[in-house]
Amino acid sequence: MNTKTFKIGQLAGLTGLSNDTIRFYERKGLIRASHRSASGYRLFSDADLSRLRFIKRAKHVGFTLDEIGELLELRLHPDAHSCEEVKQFTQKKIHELNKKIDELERIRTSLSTLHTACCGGAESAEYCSILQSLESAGAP
Amino acid sequence: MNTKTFKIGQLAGLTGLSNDTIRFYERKGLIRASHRSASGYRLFSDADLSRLRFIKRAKHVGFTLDEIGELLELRLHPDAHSCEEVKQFTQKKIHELNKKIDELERIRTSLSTLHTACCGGAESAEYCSILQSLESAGAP
DNA sequence: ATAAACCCTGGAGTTAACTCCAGAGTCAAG
DNA sequence: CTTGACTCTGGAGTTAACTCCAGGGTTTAT
Repeated sequence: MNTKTFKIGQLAGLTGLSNDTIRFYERKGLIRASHRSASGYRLFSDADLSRLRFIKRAKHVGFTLDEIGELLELRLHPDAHSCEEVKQFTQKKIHELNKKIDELERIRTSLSTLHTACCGGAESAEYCSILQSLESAGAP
Repeated sequence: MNTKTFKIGQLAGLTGLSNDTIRFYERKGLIRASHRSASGYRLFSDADLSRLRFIKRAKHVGFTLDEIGELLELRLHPDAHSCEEVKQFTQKKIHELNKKIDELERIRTSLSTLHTACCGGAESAEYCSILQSLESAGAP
């Protein structure tokens, strides 16, 4: 099946993180190497690879490592109590994500306005900074 | 017209930033107080307010202060040379924004899967972590 | 006219997230 | 069996982005 193992350097190559960063994430508890070789080398699995890629994506969009840790810890035990907690937590996070997406879209709209409306037609001096674009898009 | 002026503390109240943070942004060149009062107090305008709100939004979605500085400096001079540069720059940034939006949507999809598919029906143990959700959504 | 609540500057301190290093062991190729 | 490219640990150093003084003026409300 799909059960490769990687040493730390290979994983670094695949993720674009450094060996040190991976070890740092391990210390923070975000990952832990599935196994160690006889000589003490960390050995990682595909699951660790996905995990690191997830961390990278989440960091890129502004989550802190602590927040990412919370997301990664999410695991439903099929017991009604913790299940309800997890549902509330995910609901809250989904709400935050929607807000972030809105913010990005607002910025994108401003940039698009700038991109298309400037230096093009007759009105080339009209929307000439991102802030003016934002205002024209109606900032709250 | 719309030409209020604010002292630093008022602006802090309106933006949710601290006085220190605003002064810090000034040192970094992200804003500068429109004027100073006779006694040296910073006096800000509505434009400064929008600017700070923009900074806050952009920071929340993972831009560094340096990147935000670049965005805020964008200004089209109606001269063909710089105009072309700005168009290229905005194009690049729009591309980055799209990537970020995708990343957020991927994470949101995973969380939604977790939220709706778990502890609900017969399959309550099937998608029980965000990583499994991600995998089921087909990570690249 | 005086206290309470502001504001100023310059610089030191803090936190998150790396990044680098020394000193030492391991492994693969020739 | 040695050389070069890995890996390990523990700890120190760095950068970005604040945050917090101290010591001193200013404004406002009573």
